[in-house]
Amino acid sequence: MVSSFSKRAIEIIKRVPFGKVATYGQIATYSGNSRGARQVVRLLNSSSEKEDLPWFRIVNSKGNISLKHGNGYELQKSLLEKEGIEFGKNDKIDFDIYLWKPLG
DNA sequence: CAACTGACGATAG
DNA sequence: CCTATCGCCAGTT
Repeated sequence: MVSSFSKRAIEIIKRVPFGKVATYGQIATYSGNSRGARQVVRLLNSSSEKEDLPWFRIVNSKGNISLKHGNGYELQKSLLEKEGIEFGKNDKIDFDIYLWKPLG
């Protein structure tokens, strides 16, 4: 086992399917470190373009976009809506429908 | 090498 | 429901 958390996290992020979202905690957990949510953030910042990651499919544990208004929030929301994802009353995503489940 | 930085998460009050 | 705080950890400064 040599794969670093980062490399695996990147692979996993790339596997999040169209029309679905994943949480930072999920990525971290599936990458082997349930406490690595912060590292996922770093990856999205440093490798989203480089590795062509679907960064907009990653949201926080509440089902909300974590970015601030005027700083990508609107962009991410529109990108997700284009994939058919709907936002609830509090701009919250319904995990029952849209949360990515690697097992099916 | 110490301090800082994050698009987080869980917990406590 | 909300704010405050702590823990986590790799990459930067």
